[in-house]
Amino acid sequence: MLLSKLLIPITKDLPADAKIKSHQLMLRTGMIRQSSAGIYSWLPLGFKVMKKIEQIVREEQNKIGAQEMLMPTIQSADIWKESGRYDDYGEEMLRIKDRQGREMLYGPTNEELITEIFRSSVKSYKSLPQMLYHIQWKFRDEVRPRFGVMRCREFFMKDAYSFDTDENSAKKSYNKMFFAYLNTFKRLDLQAIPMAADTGPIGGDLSHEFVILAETGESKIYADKKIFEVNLKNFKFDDKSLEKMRKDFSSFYAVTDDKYKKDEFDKNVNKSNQIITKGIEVGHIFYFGDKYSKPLNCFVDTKEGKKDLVKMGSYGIGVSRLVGAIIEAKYNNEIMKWPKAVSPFDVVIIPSISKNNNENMVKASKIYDELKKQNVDALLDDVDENMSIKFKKHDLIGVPFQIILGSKSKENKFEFKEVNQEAKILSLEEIKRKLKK
RNA sequence: CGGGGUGUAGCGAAGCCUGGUAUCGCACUUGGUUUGGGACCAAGGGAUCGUAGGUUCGAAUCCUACCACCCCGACCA
Repeated sequence: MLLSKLLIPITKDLPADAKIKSHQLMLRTGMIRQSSAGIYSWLPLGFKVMKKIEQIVREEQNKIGAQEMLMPTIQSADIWKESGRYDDYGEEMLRIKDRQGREMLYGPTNEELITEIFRSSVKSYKSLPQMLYHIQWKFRDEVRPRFGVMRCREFFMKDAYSFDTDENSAKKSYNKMFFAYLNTFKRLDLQAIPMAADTGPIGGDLSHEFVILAETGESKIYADKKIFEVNLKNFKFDDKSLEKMRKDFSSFYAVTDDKYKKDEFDKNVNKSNQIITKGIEVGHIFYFGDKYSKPLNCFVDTKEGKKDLVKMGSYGIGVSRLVGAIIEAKYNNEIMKWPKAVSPFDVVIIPSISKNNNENMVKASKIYDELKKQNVDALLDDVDENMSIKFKKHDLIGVPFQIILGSKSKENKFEFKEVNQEAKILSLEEIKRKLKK
C-alpha cells in the first residue's frame, strides 16, 4: 500500500473530545470516525487492525473446538419475553418496531437466540457437548458512552455459548474457554489476568473477567505478581490439565477495586509481590447452568431416556474494545507500536524523497515489490515530505518495523529499525529474514 | 438519569458580553526553496456561524424552542 493512497487522515491537533490516549490516537490517525454518540465508522487503518484481532480470536476459538456461526443483529422481542429479560434489561436495550408494529430489538447479547436455535436443533445428549460462537455487532444503549471504542454503544464482539448435559461437563467447557482466552490475549501480546467476577445481569455462579494491564485502565487492580509465572505451556489440552490450569490461576490473589480489602491483600500476598495497577476488561466468561435453558425449555434426552435441561455458559470478548485496549497498553510517549500480530502493516518503507534525486524512491519501490512477493504487507511512504514529518507520522501509525532510505543507507544496505530500538544497517536479504514470521 | 458545558471550514481555536455580514493556526491546491524528528516563501480554494422561529434597518452576536455533542457521577465486552 502506498501511503499517498491510503485513507488515513492524520491530524496534528488533538480532537478536543478525546480524553484518553486510545481515543486520541484513533482519531488522529483516522482509524475511526464518530458517527454519533458511541457509534463509529471504522476507516481502513482501524478496520484492518480490528480484523486481525478478530482473526486471532477466531483461530483460538476454533482450536478448542468451538464452531463459528452468525446470528443476526436484529432480534425479535418474543424470545426475550420468554426468558424474562425483555423487562430486566431495561433502557440499555435498543428497542425497535418494524412496519407491522412487531417488537424487535438490536441484540445486546445472544443467550436467548442461541438457546432458541439449540433447543430446536438438538434433541439428544449424544450431540453434547457443543460450543458455538459468532463475531457480530452488538448494541447496548449506554447511558453515557465515552472513551471512543472503549465504551461505545455499538461494538464488535465475539460471544460463545457452551451446551453440556451436566455441570461437571459444563465446567470442562468453561475451562477450555478459559484456556482459549489466555492464549488469545497472549497472541495479542497483552498481559491478561483472569479474575473471579460477579455474574451481573447475565447471571450464574461461576465467572471470570479477563483484564489486561494498562496504566490508563478503568478499573484498579490488586494482584499477586506470581500469577504471571503460571505458564500456559505447562498445560495440555485435556480436562484434567485444564482444570489444574484454572485452579492454578485462581490460586493467586487478583481482584478489582470493588472487592479489594487491604488486610486480605496483605495476608495473601507478600509485600514484594503485590502489584497495584490498572486494567481494562476485555473478556468475560460465565457458567450459568440452566438459567436460560429453563425458561426457554431447552431440554435434551438423557442416556436414561429422561429429559434434562441443558447446562450453559457464555463467553465474550470485546473485539472492537481490544483495538483501544491494545493502544492503551502499547502507546507511550507519542509512540505507538502495534504487536506484530495485529499491526496494520508488517513494515513501513520510508525513503527520503527529493525532486532532483529520486534514487531512494526507486530503491524503495524495488524493496516494496520484493517484499510483496514474499507476502510481506508493506506500507510505502511515497509522500514528498521532510523526513522529520514522516517519522512523526509513523510514530503514530505504529507499524513496528521501518526500513529507512536516507543519508544513512548505503548502496545495497538500508536502515532497518524496530520501533523503540536501535536501527541496524542491513541488506535486503537480512531484512527479509527479520520480517519472517 | 441527575448536575455542568459546548456547537463558527476536515482539525484546533478567536469573534458573542458591547449587533454592522467571519478571523487565525494546522490541513488542502499551485509554484519555488528545502529534506534525519511536526520546514520556509509566494499565491489560492474551502463556512447555509447546529436547526427553526423571533426582536431589529441589520443577527455568529440578543430572545425562545428544538437538536446534537462533550464533561462529572451510578452500570457494562
